[in-house]
Amino acid sequence: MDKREFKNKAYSELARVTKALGNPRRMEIIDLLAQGSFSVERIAEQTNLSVANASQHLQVLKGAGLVGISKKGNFIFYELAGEKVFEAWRALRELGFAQNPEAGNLVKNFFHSDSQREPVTMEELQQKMNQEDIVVLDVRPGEEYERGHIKEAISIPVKELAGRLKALPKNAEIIAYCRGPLCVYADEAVKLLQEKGYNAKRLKEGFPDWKAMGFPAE
Amino acid sequence: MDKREFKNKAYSELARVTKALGNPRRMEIIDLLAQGSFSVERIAEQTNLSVANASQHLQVLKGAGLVGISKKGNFIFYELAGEKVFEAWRALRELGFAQNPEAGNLVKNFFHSDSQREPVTMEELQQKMNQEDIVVLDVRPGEEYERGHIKEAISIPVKELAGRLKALPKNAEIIAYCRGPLCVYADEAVKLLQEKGYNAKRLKEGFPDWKAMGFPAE
DNA sequence: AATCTATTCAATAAATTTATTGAATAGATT
DNA sequence: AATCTATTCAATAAATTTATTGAATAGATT
Repeated sequence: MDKREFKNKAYSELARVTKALGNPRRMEIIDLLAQGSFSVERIAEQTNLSVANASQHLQVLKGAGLVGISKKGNFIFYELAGEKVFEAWRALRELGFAQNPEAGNLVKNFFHSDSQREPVTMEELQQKMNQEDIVVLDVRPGEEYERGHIKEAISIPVKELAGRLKALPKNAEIIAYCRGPLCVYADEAVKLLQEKGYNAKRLKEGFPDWKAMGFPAE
Repeated sequence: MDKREFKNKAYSELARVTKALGNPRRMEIIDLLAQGSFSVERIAEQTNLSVANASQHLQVLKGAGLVGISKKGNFIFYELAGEKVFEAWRALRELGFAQNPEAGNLVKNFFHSDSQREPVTMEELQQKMNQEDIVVLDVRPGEEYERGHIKEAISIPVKELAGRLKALPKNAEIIAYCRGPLCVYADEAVKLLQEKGYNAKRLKEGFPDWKAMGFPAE
């Protein structure tokens, strides 16, 4: 093998893994799997893909060594192959926001963040938790909360929020969070809470980011 | 814009940047540009691409915001759009080596690293520099050395090494380095030096990695 | 003004990726 | 043993990516 053949093969092998990440559907799947393991059917449902199509994308991710499987009864659960996978997704997400302003604008506009709706950063939340009387609210589906959540957060899935408002105090500040910066649950929750007269804001990032940064989790 | 449309657009925008990175030729170009800026012709020559093909790949990288240009006389020089780009390439390289064992084996086998040829890590080199009497040898082309190099390293481009052996001491240990873990210059240099009876090893990573890790550079 | 030179553009064919459809499979459950 | 269920497979058409070729361009230099 000569030098050129070696380089072609080496860069091709490295690109294989990156190529597997470089697809919008697969990025969304990786982002979802950062919450924990999911069956093919749930992955398809959450990402609005057909089951066959989701399965095909999962094969690509598995072939690239980015996800692994575990079997429970009749179901196959897919999960990230390691922390490095989420870290790489996070790095690419941040690179994308940094180099491609359209990505950031899209998020800003969709979340119509006026001065009332500006999100709180992880550092700011950490400070508030130490200094003020706040409520940290996890609005993800209950099973995701149970797999891990921000320390002292309470769980009210966004779908149940309208019916469980009485559990929340009117006088304290409420910080809602969900899966990540592209997840809309927290934004929806804040909208509802503000309409009902609560003092609420959302965390910009999600639980996997919080955990990856080493902030206190349970 | 509904939730699904937003997600499709957001993940697509983020994937655009990753897609631009997820190609073997473009990864090689990014790796090269980590040494500094190069003209299209030099990039084509270094990567064994035709000039038109190299230009096309550079357009893709530029379109994704990963590289920028500066003009000098008749030439256009391409350069990385920021430190984040090299950091992302580094993260993807390490993810590739971690998740795809073939990539690592390829490098190991090509550099036929027997016990005599095991590379030195950056941390080991840093320690050796403090404790022992060693020579750090930069074997990249001279202009790349001049743009920046490991502190106290001397420059002998690998092409000139055979004719300049007398500049090196027979009694001290020599650590050669080059562009990165996929660059063969340092391996070639170590081979030659060992054949001529010198005590030589190569650094596993290259100068951009050394700099990114915050080790002393000039 | 004419020429040169580095780079990009445009057209094309081949290769690869993607989503869809319907069938196949493997492993429970009845 | 038959049935059910979650998932994968195989075939296909459409879309995208890639490398190649030769021409075009823009900005020096003569």
